Amino acid sequence: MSTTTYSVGEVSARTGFSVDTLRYYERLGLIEPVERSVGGRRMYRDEDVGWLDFVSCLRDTGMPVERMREFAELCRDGEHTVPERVDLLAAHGQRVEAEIEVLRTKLAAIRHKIEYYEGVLALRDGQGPDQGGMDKGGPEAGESSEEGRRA
Amino acid sequence: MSTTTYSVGEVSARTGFSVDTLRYYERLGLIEPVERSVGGRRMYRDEDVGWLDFVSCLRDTGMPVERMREFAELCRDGEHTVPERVDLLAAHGQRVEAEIEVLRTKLAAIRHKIEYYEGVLALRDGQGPDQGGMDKGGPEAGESSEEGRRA
DNA sequence: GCTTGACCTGGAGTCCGCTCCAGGTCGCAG
DNA sequence: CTGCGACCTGGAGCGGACTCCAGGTCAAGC
Repeated sequence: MSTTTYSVGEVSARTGFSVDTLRYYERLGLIEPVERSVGGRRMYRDEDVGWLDFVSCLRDTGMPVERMREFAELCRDGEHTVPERVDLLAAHGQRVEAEIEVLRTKLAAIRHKIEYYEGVLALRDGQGPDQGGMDKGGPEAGESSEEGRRA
Repeated sequence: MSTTTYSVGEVSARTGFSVDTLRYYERLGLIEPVERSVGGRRMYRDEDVGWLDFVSCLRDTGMPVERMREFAELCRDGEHTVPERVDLLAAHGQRVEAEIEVLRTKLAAIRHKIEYYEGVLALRDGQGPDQGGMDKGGPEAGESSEEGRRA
């Protein structure tokens, strides 16, 4: 059995976490204390890297570090915490879904605005507007009044 | 013509921005200076509220305030900035799309983990696992080794 | 054996986006 | 005319998530 290990720099490169962040997470208890070499240097194992990959899922979906720490603690506390882990992850999943929905909705509004602007440009540049009245297409109030409304 | 106006408190209730945030945004130049009553109180108009609604689209999709300020400035600078506004919004839109993709992908990984845990529970509680081998379903390395691996 | 770059620690600093505060005004109800 | 709550200002403070720093250690190459 080889049990290769990785330095903090290598793990940083693999996971995308900065070296400082890796040490910071370890301090917080978000990662179990990593094994050390004789000289005191961190030696990450494949499981550590796997765990970090999952941590990146949590972080990148906006879980606060404190909750990540709680989750890590549950994992450390043994298999009897599995139901709590599921609850925690499921609750987080719901928040992420909600967040995605917000992004989709708001992104649609932004695209709507872009289209409005493109309509403005089309009218201005050539006199050939392919689309009629795209500036009145909904609750787009105060579109043209947003600039220079104060004389 | 009615031209109703709203106090900062009303606008806060309508837009979801806190009163402090509304004033903060105005200081930053993210909102054009709002008209004032004789006594110096802010009187928001419908256009202001409409603008704030759009600002909330930008904020809620993660645009930094500095970029929102830039956008506000472009809007103030007149119609000739429309192409730049489109660029700014389109670039932002792409980032948001990318963000949504990240969320979807990472959320899938989280769900995968939940399913793995549910498999663990099913095996433990009853002896009737409906699904076979869900703990080896992919690059899910170090699943069972993440806890108590250090004797 | 010496240099050099990656690593170590604890703690301070930074950045962002608000949020709160003190001390003062406004304006409507009673 | 007196409360009282909502409003005003400039500036300080806060919470989160890192990020940087000083001062020291380690190990591989020459």
